[in-house]
Amino acid sequence: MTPEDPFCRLDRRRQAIVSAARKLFIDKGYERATLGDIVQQAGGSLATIYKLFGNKDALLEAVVMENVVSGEALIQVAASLRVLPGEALHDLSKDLSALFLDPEVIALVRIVMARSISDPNFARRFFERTSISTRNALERLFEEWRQKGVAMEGSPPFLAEMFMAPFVCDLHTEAISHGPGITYAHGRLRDRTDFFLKAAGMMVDR
Amino acid sequence: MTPEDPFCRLDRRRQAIVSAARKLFIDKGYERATLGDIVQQAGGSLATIYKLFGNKDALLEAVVMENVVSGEALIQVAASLRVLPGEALHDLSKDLSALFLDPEVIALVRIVMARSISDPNFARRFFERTSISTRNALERLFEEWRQKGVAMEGSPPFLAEMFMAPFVCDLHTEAISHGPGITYAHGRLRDRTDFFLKAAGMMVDR
DNA sequence: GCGAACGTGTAGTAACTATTACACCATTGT
DNA sequence: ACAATGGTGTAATAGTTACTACACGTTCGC
Repeated sequence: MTPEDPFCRLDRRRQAIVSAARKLFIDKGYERATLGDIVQQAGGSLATIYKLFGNKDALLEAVVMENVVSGEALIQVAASLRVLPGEALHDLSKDLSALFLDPEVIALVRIVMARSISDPNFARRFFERTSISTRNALERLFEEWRQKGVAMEGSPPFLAEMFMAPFVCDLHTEAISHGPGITYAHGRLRDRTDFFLKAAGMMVDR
Repeated sequence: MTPEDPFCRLDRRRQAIVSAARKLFIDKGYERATLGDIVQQAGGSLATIYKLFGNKDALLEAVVMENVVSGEALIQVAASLRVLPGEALHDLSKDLSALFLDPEVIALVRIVMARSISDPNFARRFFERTSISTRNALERLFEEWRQKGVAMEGSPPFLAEMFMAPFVCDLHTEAISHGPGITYAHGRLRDRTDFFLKAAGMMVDR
């Protein structure tokens, strides 16, 4: 029974610890989740945690940064599949909404915002790798379209901001009000995107 | 030296305690701010806190609910002062932005979101008295305008949501990234409102 | 099989915190 | 001035937690 890779044992342990820590941080918050809880859930030993991470803060850092997801990839995909900006944005809004409203993402945002009080830089790093990175990708997409001759009113940064605002707003609402506050009316995302397209002067047909 | 009212002494103490607690909760977060810190800052005695509030949770409740501010009043004022919806919304966006980006409000949101992990109902109550109450007032305003014959595309709830999204988004951004991330470009609020007016089909002139 | 590296389990420490109990002062109504 | 009410200061309790130290069992290369 040879291990799959040289880091097998230690790596599996690391995985189990991070996974248990994520679950407990999400359920109870950073401060109320104790290392004892984490050890109990992950199996293994407290000493291993200290050998791998050094302290509780670093464990949180590992948990959060390992689960950072940016919308950058989604934007590139949506842009390459669809030729018409309008259809690309409709697709994108579905994907972005699913990404931002994922319960695990929302729970992470709660934790990071709580932690931001005593560690602002940590929160800023998280925000830059998620929300800001997504917005920048969107900005580049609008710039690209503009150079291809697509008509639009407003600068790419402004448009990127306006397009993303409703999704960030949803995320914030879910995070603070602990859903199920958001009703998934079927045409909701479509209405939003149409609203955006009209204001941006990008509405083609219909 | 007769006191101003029968609750003078006790009430001044209450005021001092709530004020000190607010400052410390904002600076260090709920869990890391100790009752010892609060007593030291407020003066007085630990016993008084327990006589007045019973426990730490109730003290937080008092601090937060005493500082709840809804945008409802702003909306009524903006609506009554200006006849043209466009101008009313421009004014309103300035007021709403100032309200939502007040550093103390942002700090409170951080605390409430942190607490929402272990006490979801508390956070929901806060959110209903601030953001939802504001959105409802805006909804009523749009409904009123519609009945007066103002042209608009989209239902009042949808429009209220779209109008508020950028402000909630700003609040969220500031809360998690600990500003000064938001650059106050001078025409920013105006551009946003114009963007909204155009999409809603409420743009009159220009 | 063997020894060495490595993870595990346990126990312990030191610090901290919400909460309670109680003996002093100060203010107040009379 | 006087007692009574009520806030103050202090000390103690009981529980919790991050973190450390160490002896034991398990795994792995050879």
